[in-house]
Amino acid sequence: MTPPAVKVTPVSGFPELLPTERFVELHFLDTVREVFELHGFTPVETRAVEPVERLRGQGGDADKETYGIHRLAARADERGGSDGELGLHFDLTVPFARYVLENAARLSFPFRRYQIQKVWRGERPQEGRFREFTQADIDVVDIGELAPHVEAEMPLVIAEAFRRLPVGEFRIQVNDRRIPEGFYLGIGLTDVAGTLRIVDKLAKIGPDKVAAQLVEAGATDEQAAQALALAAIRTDDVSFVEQVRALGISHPTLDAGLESLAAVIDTGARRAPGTLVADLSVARGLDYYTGTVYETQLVGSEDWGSVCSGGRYDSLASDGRTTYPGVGISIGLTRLVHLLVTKRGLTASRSTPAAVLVAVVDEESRERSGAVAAALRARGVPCEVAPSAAKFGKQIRYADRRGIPYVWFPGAGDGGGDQVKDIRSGEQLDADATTWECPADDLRPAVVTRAG
RNA sequence: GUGGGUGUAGCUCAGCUGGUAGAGCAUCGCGUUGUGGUCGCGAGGGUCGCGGGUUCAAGCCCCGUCACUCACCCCA
Repeated sequence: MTPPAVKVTPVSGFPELLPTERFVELHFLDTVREVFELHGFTPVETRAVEPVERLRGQGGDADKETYGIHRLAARADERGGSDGELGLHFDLTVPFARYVLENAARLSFPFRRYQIQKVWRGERPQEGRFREFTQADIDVVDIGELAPHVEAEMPLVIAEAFRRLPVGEFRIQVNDRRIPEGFYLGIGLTDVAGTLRIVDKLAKIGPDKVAAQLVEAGATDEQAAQALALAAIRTDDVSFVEQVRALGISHPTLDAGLESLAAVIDTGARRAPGTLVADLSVARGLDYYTGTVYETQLVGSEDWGSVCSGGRYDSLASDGRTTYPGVGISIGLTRLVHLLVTKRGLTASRSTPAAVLVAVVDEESRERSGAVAAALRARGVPCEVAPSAAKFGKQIRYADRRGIPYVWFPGAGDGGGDQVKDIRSGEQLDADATTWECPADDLRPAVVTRAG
């Protein structure tokens, strides 16, 4: 009797990768981590849950997108309890702010940390949008005052990581929220958040619809036109300042924002020419950003949306007495890898770490094959022993299916020595497991682009 | 949460006006008695998402439901 068939279905928004895809993701994780550490960011991990009270009120739809957590056995009236209600974190910035407050006495400031973890958002999944995904964050937090130059440093670190990854050309768009805020106040639009939210859709729905929505929200035609004129400004140098001045609006908040953004763009233009752009339409949804904000798009794939975003927050971490202002930026690794794999054919050269399959001649000699494998591993060559003493043709096919480049044949040489075969070329040579050199390119799975 | 689309083999999909469930790819076996890939032959694999209804008869029509998916909202 066979057991009844069980229907297995994916859970929408909770992606799982095939082995080759996971190798691509691991390569991205390794690279990002290496670059973060090269810049002196220290690793931190926070728990997956926070009291829902702390997750609330961060702007956007944080409330309805937060997953609550409770024991299945708990009755409804027990949920919460002494620990309060818990929710899964929806980003890494809010938990980090809490972590800083909790450990302020044991940390040294300015505190530079990186954090690579899963986050959860209870929204409707779409292409490149998931309910469970991995973010790779860097943040710098200081006590009381945060040096403005770190706002320029964040995107430069990201630029270095991206340059080492097969993502092609990219642009990091930078804005300072005080620019639109001061500008809107200067033209008499007092609903800054609401206006930002509408203007943020510019790239998606176009200027006409944005203007219509602004008017619907209470702006005059003139105000809508001015807001759009500001959002249209986009330069890769500091000339955006003159363009804003030419619009003839003045407000102290606007001035502060222009000065700050000019410093970031100026630094970027010198240290990473062509990657940073001042884009005055970038707004960001989360309410806690107070100054500089970042978004990142891959050139040619702008419709994917941002794959790396962040900004400055001045009051997210505060115990009421001391405030810890910070700035951070976060790579949406799951989105980035998923899109590169599905849209640009990124994959791995094989589906297993093994570079060598050690063949088994017969079950009586399995131990000899095991000894070969041990000798290879001792010298850092990932390998596995064939699962059965099948015909050599089948053992070779086992390796071929997985992309394992070499098959090792114990005792195949004339004098009873071993031989190793490169199954791509068919070349088979005498070899000794204690001296054989695996070509460096074959030692680990490589990230490659699928042909076609 | 709101609105549309789609559910048939592991994957991609056919399936006519309702009449006994199909193809390609993949998998496994044999040809090829210990060196793969090509080629040839063969085999296995299905509660047609689930539940109900109409009908002599439903993969097909109707209702419901679930899942997936696209758009909105929002965002990495």
